[in-house]
Parts: sequence; structure tokens; C-alpha cells
Amino acid sequence: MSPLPRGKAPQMAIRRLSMYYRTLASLREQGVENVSSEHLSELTGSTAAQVRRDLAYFGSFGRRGVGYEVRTLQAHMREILGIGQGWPMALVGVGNLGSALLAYDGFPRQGFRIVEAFDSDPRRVGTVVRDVVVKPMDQLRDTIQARKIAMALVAVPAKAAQGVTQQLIDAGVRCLLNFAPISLKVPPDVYLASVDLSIEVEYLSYLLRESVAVNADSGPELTGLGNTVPG
Amino acid sequence: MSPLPRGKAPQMAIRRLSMYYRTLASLREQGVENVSSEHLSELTGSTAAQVRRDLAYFGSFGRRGVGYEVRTLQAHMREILGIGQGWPMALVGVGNLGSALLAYDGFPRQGFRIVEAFDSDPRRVGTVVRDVVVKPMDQLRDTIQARKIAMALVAVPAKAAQGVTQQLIDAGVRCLLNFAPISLKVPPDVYLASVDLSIEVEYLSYLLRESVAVNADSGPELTGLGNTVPG
DNA sequence: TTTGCCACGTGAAACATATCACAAGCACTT
DNA sequence: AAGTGCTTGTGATATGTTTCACGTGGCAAA
Repeated sequence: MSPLPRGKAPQMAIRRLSMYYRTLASLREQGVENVSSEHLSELTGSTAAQVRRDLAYFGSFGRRGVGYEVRTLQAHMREILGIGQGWPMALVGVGNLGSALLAYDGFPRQGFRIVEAFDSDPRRVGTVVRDVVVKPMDQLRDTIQARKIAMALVAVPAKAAQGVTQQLIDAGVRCLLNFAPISLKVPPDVYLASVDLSIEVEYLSYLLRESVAVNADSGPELTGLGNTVPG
Repeated sequence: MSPLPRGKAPQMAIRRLSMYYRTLASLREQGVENVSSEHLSELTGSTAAQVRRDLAYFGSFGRRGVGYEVRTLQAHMREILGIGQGWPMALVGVGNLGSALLAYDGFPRQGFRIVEAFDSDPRRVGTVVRDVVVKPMDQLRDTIQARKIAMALVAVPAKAAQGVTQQLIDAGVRCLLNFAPISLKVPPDVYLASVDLSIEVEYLSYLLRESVAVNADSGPELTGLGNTVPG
């Protein structure tokens, strides 16, 4: 079916696929049936060539002279990104940020659900947030193993993050999304992505300060986020 | 005051500077006075050469044969990143995520403070979160202009994000940190960074799915997508 | 002063990613 | 059946980033 050994895609290309996927979902809601790389690039802030190249890492999904069929392209994106496998996720740390993550409807909408939550604070243990019962840390290992959870969100204070990470890895978690402002150490076979709010704000601060200092309008900047470290 | 930029640094280099900065702060708390690029790289998950190159974009802050003095290097990072200028920030959208952002102590710790918050929901307007009074949207423009706020956090639903962004830009905001899962359009002189949780999770999902496919060595599997072996 | 070692700073090489530009293929018309 | 117009998919090219490797300056001890 597909010519297998396509080249490996850059990490940023994968992230752009997510955007394409969402945009396709939106187009489909609007009843749009076909889309060109040009059109898709306008909607996602990319370029037409970039869109085509990104897709080409995984196959050829369009028809020359016509464009891409929204429905099938979306299906391919879903397949590639593993959306729809419905990976269950665990959350550690049910503070302000953790609660916000539990309430974030973007996850279920993309097929990801937080099915377990853990916290070390006895006052939070036992509470129910969005249908999820907060469990104590000593149930983390057994619960995650029993439910075969492979992805976890770390939303604990920086000081606790490395320890929690180790517990999760010991329990069998393969993918971590870290929100603590610290650089976590993980073994090579564990995937790690980090969302670091301070870094983002400081990056903007840098741009702002630079533009003020230089005073010359040097560069338009459109940055995506983030930083990922494969083990 | 400003040590002129020597060359333009890659965006990722700036983000790494933030990590160096935090690591330096931590070292200083521990009483460490000097640090080598080697040591710093271990603590941040970078490489020694990378650390030196990143710093070299902005100057030469170390002493050959010795390393860097923690205190002065930290000061330089602070200067470069614009930390300590204490940029005031505005928040739009005081839902779950917005509330978490108001409570996030990483911002004030790095010298950034959310000093104004806005929401379109009348039930939220007037409430006080972390000493900040939530104001209605129609006060956004005047408030931001009066306080000369240049940075704003957008934590509203995707559908409202572009409109809010426009209001902020009209009010004079130069830097935006967007949390809505949508690709915002901004003029070239406005800086934009985005934190997109779905994209991060889907990236991990992609890695996970890929590693599973690779592991299943026999490889027929459902999809027949190209895969490459992780290093 | 000289010796020895150390770690920075940096040109150059290697690598990664993005952009260009066009042949190939499809739909539609004549 | 051939022509026209459009858009993909992809070599080739350009640009950007990371890594390598080593000259340079600096410290300490003899």
C-alpha cells in the first residue's frame, strides 16, 4: 500500500502535522471537501512547499492538479499521529495547572483522555475532578501497570518532578509531558516533551528587549513552541 | 547598558539561555561560584560545545582555563533575556487555564507579573484571583494603554482567540503568548509564541506509535507507514 | 620564569531543515 | 485525442544549526 521507507521527518514537521490535522477537522465541519497545499498553508501559517514536503515524509496523499481530499487526508494524519488509538493518560499533580489540564477539552477532542490522577497532598486525594478520582502516590505504580498507561503528564513543583518522573518510568510509562520548569533526565527509551511557560515568556521578553534596544524592525517572528528531547 | 548582539542567535539558543539562567540560579543557591560549560551542559541536558556557542552569540563571559563565574554569568543572562525589567503582563481568559496561569509562581519568580486580567463572562468579571481583579473586555483597550502593557497571555477558547488577539494588538500589545489551539495571524511587528498542548501530546503519540510499529519488527501492521529507527 | 594543564571561544565541517523550481499527472474542454 | 490549466511530489539548492577540533589565554605550582 504505502511505500515504506520514506525519510524520517523532522520533529517540527510532526508538530505541523498536528496543525494540519486540526485545520482539516475545521474544514470538514465547514463542509469543505478538497483543499490545496496553498490553501492549507494559508490556514496554518506555513508555506505551500512546506505543507507538501511535510506530507511527503509519510506518503502521497493528494492528486495532482486537484489537491487533497479533506476527509482522507485527515484520516491519514490521524493514523500517523496515533490519534484515535485513544491512548489513556495519567496526570501527576492536581494543583492549579493539573486541574486545568483535567478540564482541558482539547485532549478528549483529539482522542486523548486523562484516566488517572495522582497527588501527594492528602487533602486532594479522594477528590473528584472531571470524573477522575485523585489517588495517592502509593497507588501510582499498580494503577499505571494495571491499566497499561504509557503516557503521563507531570504537573508537580520543580523539586518533585524528577522523583515523580522516576516513579512513572518505573511503572512503565514510555512518554512524558513535563510542565515543571526543570530539565528532566530520562533514559533513552523514554520520550519526553516539555512545556515550559517561563521559557516562552522569557523568549518573548528577549525579542521585546532586543527590538527596543536595536530599534530597527529586524524580524517578524512566528514561533511555534517547544522543545522535545528524545531520551 | 546593552551589550550589542554579535550575531543573531537561533531561536532555540534563546530558549536554552532560559534554562541556563535557571540552572545558574540553582547553582548559586547551592553556593557554587564557578561552573564550566561541561558542568552546565550536564545540568541542562545540552552539550558543552552547545553551551559555549549559545553564550558566544552574545559575548564572552568566561575565563579560559577556569570557566564561568556563576554570579556574573547569571547577571548577563538576566540582561539578555530582559528579566528584571519586570515586564507587566495582561491575561485574557480567566477559565481553568487562565486561573492556573494567574497562580503560576514561575512568572513572578522570573520577574514577570500578570497585572491585569480580562474575561468576557459576566460571572467572572469582578472576581479577584491572586490579587488581580478580573475586568470586562470593554476595559481592555484603555487599561492596557494606560499601563503601557506590552505582553499578553491569550487563554481563551480557540474561536475567540483571533478576535482577542486583534483587540490586544490594537491596544498596543507587542508580544503574545497564545494558549489557544489555533494558529493566530499577527502583523510582522508583533511577536508571537504559542503553547499548544494538543500538539505536544500528539507529538508524543506519534513517537509512541512509531516505536511500537518499529518494535513489531515483523511489520505488516495496519498502516504500512514508513518508520525509522531511533538512534 | 617556566612548565603543565585546563576550558573557553571560534573557524570550519558536518548535519539538518526549508525553499525553489519544475516534470509528472489529473480533470476538463474542445 | 489532443490541448489547457492546475497542483502535486520531489530532485536540487539554499539556508540554518550543531558539532568538531584546536588555537588562545589563563591559573597554579615548582
